[in-house]
Amino acid sequence: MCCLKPRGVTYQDALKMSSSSSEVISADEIKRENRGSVKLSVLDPAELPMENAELLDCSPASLAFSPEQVACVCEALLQGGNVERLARFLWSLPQSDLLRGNESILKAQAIVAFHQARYQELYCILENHSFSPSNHSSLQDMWYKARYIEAEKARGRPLGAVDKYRLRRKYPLPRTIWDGEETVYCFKERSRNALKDMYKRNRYPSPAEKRNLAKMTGLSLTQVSNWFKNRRQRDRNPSEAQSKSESDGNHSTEDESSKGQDDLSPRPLSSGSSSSVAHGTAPPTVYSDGGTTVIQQIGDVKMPSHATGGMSFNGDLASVNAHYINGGAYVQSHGSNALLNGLGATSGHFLAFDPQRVSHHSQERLLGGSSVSYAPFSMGVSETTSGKLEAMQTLVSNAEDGVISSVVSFASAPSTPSTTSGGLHLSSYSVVNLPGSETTMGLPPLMLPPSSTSSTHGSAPLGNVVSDSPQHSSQTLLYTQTVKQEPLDVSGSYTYPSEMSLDQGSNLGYTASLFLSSSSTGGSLPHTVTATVTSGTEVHHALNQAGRGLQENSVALSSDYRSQDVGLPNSLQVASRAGEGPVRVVCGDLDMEGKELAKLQTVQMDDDGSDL
DNA sequence: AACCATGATTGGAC
DNA sequence: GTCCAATCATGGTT
Repeated sequence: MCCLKPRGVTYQDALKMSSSSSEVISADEIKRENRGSVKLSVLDPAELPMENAELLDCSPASLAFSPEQVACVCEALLQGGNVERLARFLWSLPQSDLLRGNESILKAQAIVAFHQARYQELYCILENHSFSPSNHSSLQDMWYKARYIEAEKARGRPLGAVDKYRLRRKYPLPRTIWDGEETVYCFKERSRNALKDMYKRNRYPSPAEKRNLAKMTGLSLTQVSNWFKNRRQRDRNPSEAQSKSESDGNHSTEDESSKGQDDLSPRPLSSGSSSSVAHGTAPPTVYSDGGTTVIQQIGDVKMPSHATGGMSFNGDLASVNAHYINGGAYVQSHGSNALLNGLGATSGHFLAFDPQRVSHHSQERLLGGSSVSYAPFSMGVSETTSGKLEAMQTLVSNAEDGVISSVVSFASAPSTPSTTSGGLHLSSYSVVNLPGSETTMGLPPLMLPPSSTSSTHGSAPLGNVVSDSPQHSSQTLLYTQTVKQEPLDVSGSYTYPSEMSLDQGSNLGYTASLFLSSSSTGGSLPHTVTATVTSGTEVHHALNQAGRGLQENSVALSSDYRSQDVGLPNSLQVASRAGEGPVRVVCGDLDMEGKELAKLQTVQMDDDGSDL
């Protein structure tokens, strides 16, 4: 009925909305702060004062983000939880991007619409585009939530459970965000039928049968066991079991308590009146697998980040401080093309960084051409005003544990512009030390408190190949036991612009997007990609999955933290649960002049982590 | 609010 | 470890 009007808001509108701009600083300002070395490019026009002609000239289209990149940015911003920035980013996109129907963009649009109370637009988006199952849960919740809010507004009082129930009946989920399967008490109709069928044939299935059933239904073994147990019981004493719509009965064998260990935790009923907005509220699945602890994000549920020490995966989009200084990096590989990209935003500015145009060789020079300028990871520079920031990507491998990962280190360098040329020349990286901190190397423990994660940082040629320290082993199960060491290509670096201002008191935001393409991973994407962002001695963790939930082959990470609490983000570590193919993370040169310099630089590692 | 339906848990027996 | 009875907890419905 309604049509999607992705661009239904004008730039002026956007400006209005976003320009509570005590935070907005002008492009000129930024230029000055960069000593003119970096031409500011603004990805988000809404971020800038209108009078800045550059703003409007800077057609986002000129940024020529690939759909993948746009989607990944959306994901990153979604995960960062900053709806305002997401909204601004969407507004900055050319219509062609928005109309492409990319799911991440659509989801982002939906979330923005929801948070801006444009419910009709939200409904339109949800009704008219099919979403992947991984997004269903959150979108369903959003659907209902919007209905509730509208009804509450209309009647001027909070809704009761029954009211919500009626609304759910009145506004059934569109099939675009629902698989059509009735779900009652977390059990899908399909699962129930399978259980019933089996029950008819055999009230006491063998463990193997139960296992099989669990597999078929997607339920845990315990749930299957409980189901049979209850069924038998309720069949047995219909009187006691007052209800027995279908007469369930006893159960066969129950595995112990059903909590926890199920590999597949039943998802909350989508129609559940008590369900909360899913994005952000659902915890990651944590399961143990033969001694390996895996924290897995199902779908694109946002991870509660603070629990693990910093990464802001808080999905509560509404609650996120919108004033981060934000930076990010992309590592993208397209065949032989690799990019290291970054997004930076200071004080609410969303600065675009086009990796293909930015080179570490010329970080001090202006970007040529149309667009983009860049202040990647500009945050925190204030802490090291004299130094340059340098991004390094190094390799980290843990042969013992079969772990291999790449590390992209962003560290403050003493001063010299880096002239590194990437992975094959890691030795040319400057050794960098953050004041009062060490650059992290190796794989920081997944759940380790930040303070315990610092490690050494060296400039040895390929010297950043290290192993997990033993004391971390208990904390790095994901890495150490589920990550398979595979050949890994890593390379690339760039230098930070030297002097970006930073409000020390403001929140820092960090957004990193990692692209893994199948071509860069040997044809298959790793199931799980883990990334750790290190800032000073703080370690911020982010987990994500590639190939599921997010863009098909991208991962997006973000975090936010207080600048006074945490130093510069100086490393981004990427580990992949490979197994399906070599994990090959590549990033290319960055040409601040805007030259296409995405030449591939790779480092091949053999199994023991040594340079090939 | 009351009732129904059903998955999960507990404690005991084997 | 499996089974059972009893019970709890909670979502769904009237």
